[in-house]
Amino acid sequence: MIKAIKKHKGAILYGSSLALLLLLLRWLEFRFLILSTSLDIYIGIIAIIFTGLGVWLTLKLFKPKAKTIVIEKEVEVYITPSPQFERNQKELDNLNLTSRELEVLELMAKGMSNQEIANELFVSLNTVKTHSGKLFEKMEVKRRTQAVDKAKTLSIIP
Amino acid sequence: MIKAIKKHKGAILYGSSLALLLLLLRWLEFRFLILSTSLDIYIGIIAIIFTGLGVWLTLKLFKPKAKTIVIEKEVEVYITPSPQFERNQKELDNLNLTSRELEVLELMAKGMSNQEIANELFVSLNTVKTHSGKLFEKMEVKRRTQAVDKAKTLSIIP
DNA sequence: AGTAAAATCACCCGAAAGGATGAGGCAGTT
DNA sequence: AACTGCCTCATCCTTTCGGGTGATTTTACT
Repeated sequence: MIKAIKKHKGAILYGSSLALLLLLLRWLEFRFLILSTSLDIYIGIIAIIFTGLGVWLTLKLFKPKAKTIVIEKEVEVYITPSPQFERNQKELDNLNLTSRELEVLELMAKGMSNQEIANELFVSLNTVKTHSGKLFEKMEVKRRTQAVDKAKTLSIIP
Repeated sequence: MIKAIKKHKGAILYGSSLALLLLLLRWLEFRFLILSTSLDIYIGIIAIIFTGLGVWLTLKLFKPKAKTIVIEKEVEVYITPSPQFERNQKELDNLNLTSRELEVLELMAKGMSNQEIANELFVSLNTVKTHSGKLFEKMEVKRRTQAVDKAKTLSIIP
């Protein structure tokens, strides 16, 4: 139903606006007869109105989605000049990660899956999940991608 | 010289067409008086002509200008004064990513979920999935974490 | 005017990830 | 011995991801 309306939006728009303008025209004609306004002015008004109609219709019908959305967003960016990586030990200490959690984090940062990390560390998948879970808690993040991003900005990992 | 004409194409176009129409108007008025054509028909003709003028003008003048560019501004707040990120354009070109895919990649790198990216870009979750899928193909990776890692290594994203 | 690429959205399905919880083992401390 | 922190593993459940496919619409270019 809504789709049908959308599909024929153009026709509906044009039809209704035309009807509205015809009414306006009649009213103007009436005014014209009553007040005996000069023909020139009447014609002028008609011309302006219909020029406007043309412009409006064209804009509405031919460029319906000509919206330009400009998004301005403030982003906090922590960038550390690092030709050579230098681990930020203080931040690392603050997080209070265990050695195993840090290992998991580093492997995560390489894009490895939990299963791959498990194989790498010779532990079960469940163990990796446990580590990653605690890791996320300590780092106050919800996903591994967030953890990696945060760890990099804090210079905990290269 | 030609440049000047191009620059003021709008004004010239509008002016000349207006003048032409006024002439036409006068001629029609003349005909109207001579032949005693009904006022309704006269008005109708005027209306049609000027609607056409509006449509034509809009198409001529605003269509080329309708080449709107969606700009996404990022005001970066640097907490740590640091050297600016320098994008490796060559690597980026090699990957042949579309603008949308790059946007998705950048938001991924911030640790956002597909759903969050969808909200950010005002598109559906499915669309983000499509973009990310193609992104992984082009980057020859299997996971978002790998994509982010590779992109950072290649200096495609900060 | 017709084509090609890009962007959008949808549906299905399986895999991966993540949350919650419990539990056993092991080393160091008190 | 009791306590604590860490590592290990498990089960259950939900959410998120990713692959595959197909469709429509925009946009760009010719």
